[in-house]
Amino acid sequence: MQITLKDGSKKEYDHAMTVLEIAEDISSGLARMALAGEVNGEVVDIRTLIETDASLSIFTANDPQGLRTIRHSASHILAEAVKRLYPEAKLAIGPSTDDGFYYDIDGVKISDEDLATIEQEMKKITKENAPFEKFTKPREEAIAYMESLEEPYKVELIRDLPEDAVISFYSQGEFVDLCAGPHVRSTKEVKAFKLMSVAGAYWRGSEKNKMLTRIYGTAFPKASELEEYLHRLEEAKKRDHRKIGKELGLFTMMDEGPGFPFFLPKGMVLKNTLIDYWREIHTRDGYVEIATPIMLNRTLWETSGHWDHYAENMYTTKVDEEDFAIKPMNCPGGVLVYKSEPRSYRDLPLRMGELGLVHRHEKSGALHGLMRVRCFTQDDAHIFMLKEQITDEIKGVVRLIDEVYSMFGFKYHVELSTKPEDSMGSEEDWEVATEGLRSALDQMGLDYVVNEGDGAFYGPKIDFHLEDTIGRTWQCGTIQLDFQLPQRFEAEYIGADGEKHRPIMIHRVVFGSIERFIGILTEHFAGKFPTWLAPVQVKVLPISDKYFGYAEKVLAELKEQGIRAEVDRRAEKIGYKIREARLQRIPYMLIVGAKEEEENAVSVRSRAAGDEGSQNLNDFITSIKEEIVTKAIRASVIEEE
RNA sequence: GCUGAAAUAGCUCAGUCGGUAGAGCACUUCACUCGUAAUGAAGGGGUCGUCGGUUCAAAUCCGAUUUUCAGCUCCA
Repeated sequence: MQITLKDGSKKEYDHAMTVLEIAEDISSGLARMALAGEVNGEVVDIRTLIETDASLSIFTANDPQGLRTIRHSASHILAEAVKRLYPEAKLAIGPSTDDGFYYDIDGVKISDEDLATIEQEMKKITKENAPFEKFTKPREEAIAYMESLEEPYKVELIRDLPEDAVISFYSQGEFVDLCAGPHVRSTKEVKAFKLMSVAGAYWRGSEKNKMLTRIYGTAFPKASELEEYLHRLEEAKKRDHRKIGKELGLFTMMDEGPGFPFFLPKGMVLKNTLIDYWREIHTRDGYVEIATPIMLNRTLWETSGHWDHYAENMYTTKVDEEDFAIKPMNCPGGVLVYKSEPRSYRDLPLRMGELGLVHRHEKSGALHGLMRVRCFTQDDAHIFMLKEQITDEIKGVVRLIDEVYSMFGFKYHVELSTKPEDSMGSEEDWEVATEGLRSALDQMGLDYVVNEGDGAFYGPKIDFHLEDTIGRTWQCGTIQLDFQLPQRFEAEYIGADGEKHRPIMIHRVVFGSIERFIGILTEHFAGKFPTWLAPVQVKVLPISDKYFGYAEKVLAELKEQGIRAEVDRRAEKIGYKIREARLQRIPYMLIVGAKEEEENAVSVRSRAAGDEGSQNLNDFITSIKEEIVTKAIRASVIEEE
């Protein structure tokens, strides 16, 4: 047989060999490091026997597949430790994840304090150095086997496999688990691991099912890598927008309104500055702006379909015996504005923006700082257009979103979400709409993943996802194509033929929700907002109260030039004032004393570069204004504390 | 909503066996008038999330409830 390796080289063998044996043939070093293989594109255990011609890759801990193997084995060790300590535990599933592994368990009460004990038991198991061994059974025998071990979840998993499936198991010592593999050679190879947390998780991911106990852990090839990972997590926590939002006085949450953020003065500056920028680019791109009421009557929401499809999330109230709902979306109001006067095909595309405050009753457990709230401002816009304008309009929006995200230096990924189970409209409309979005993405050459069944109830969507500080992704921008609302509201335009036609509608947001976007911004910049966005751009720090007069003069000139500035008038030493201003992440400190007053100068200390020395005040104003106008991002050259 | 955990001064947190509350920072006042990450001293500030129970006595034990956190589910 002929084996083709990763690098294209070929090896010939006259008998069947395992992946490990081939690794040994290549080099003893590789054999020592080998954790998993990939035969003809399928990830396999290193003990897998190869009998015919095949392409082969061998993975070590340096490959993602190798790391996953270690973590998967770690999850089995976790399961064994749990079974030793809690023999009544029933095992569900235990896969590896992007940054660790978990095991779902039923029938036990395990809390955070128990993790240390379980971890100790795991250490013992790794010391025992039990080899992982694979064996298989036909389906019926496998079911009987798992029934004999009293593992009902495993029985259910096997029952879902096809009749003729050969079921594989892995054992390590006395412990056996249903598993497709691959695994490392023996428990000793799982060296650096840590149990992270315990949480609930639904069996098979459905809230209709029982909630199991999930133990999360992580594992790495080396202890130093584990340490580094834990350190990174600690660092990431410092960037959490909830922590920084509190420290910088951006926003706050109150018991009186769970999920309804209060914006504090500094947060409001940030929000308004983002909005100013938003208006600037939307005016440039030919949008007009409207505002529609926050509350509209039931008839409207019945027409739009929200009353039937979004009832759980709407806040409703009665006024003069009539049902009203606080808007969870801006679109119906937007359509009413469209309909408020006759429209001609010459008016299209009509791009109508609205900074709409929407309220949605999100489940209590879903709330998360500014990322997931119950009321938020969408930087919405509805574009009404002709069929032949669809692709250009979508491309225009994609470009706009990319422009904004790129300016902040965000990495994002794109998803195309298709028809969900609960939806309205015909199959054909969904087909056309989905293809419209798909072709725009394809034409622009954008990478995207398809998210089946994740569309809005009225149409498919393109979603733009941004990452927070610990790698969780949040949907921000979205473009949704909608054939339904124009029909339901009988929106029309007069065509060139003098007849009435139905326009097509796009819903789109760039920031998504301004609240969420501020959360992402805060974590991305760790509170060190670019100068144009910083709530306080300059802090004037007089050396002592003798220079308060000059400090006030500097402040007045800065304000005159539209720069957001403050003076620290406290009777404190300069080092103390600098420390405070730094903690507030203020981009520029201007230190003023006798020398500066004499020369009409300021000593500049920047967040990005530290002490920059003395400068003429006018020169400083010119350069900071330049930085603000160009929305520049100055990278920090100073070591972080 | 579900599972688990937490809630003590404006903030970060300590408070052991149930005996009536403590630190640092912040704030106020006074002194210092200062040159690039914390000057010193004094002072004010708490129904220990809320409601109920056990007890001679509850921040502490028990129950309910609210909010927050982690994860699941759901979403911008």
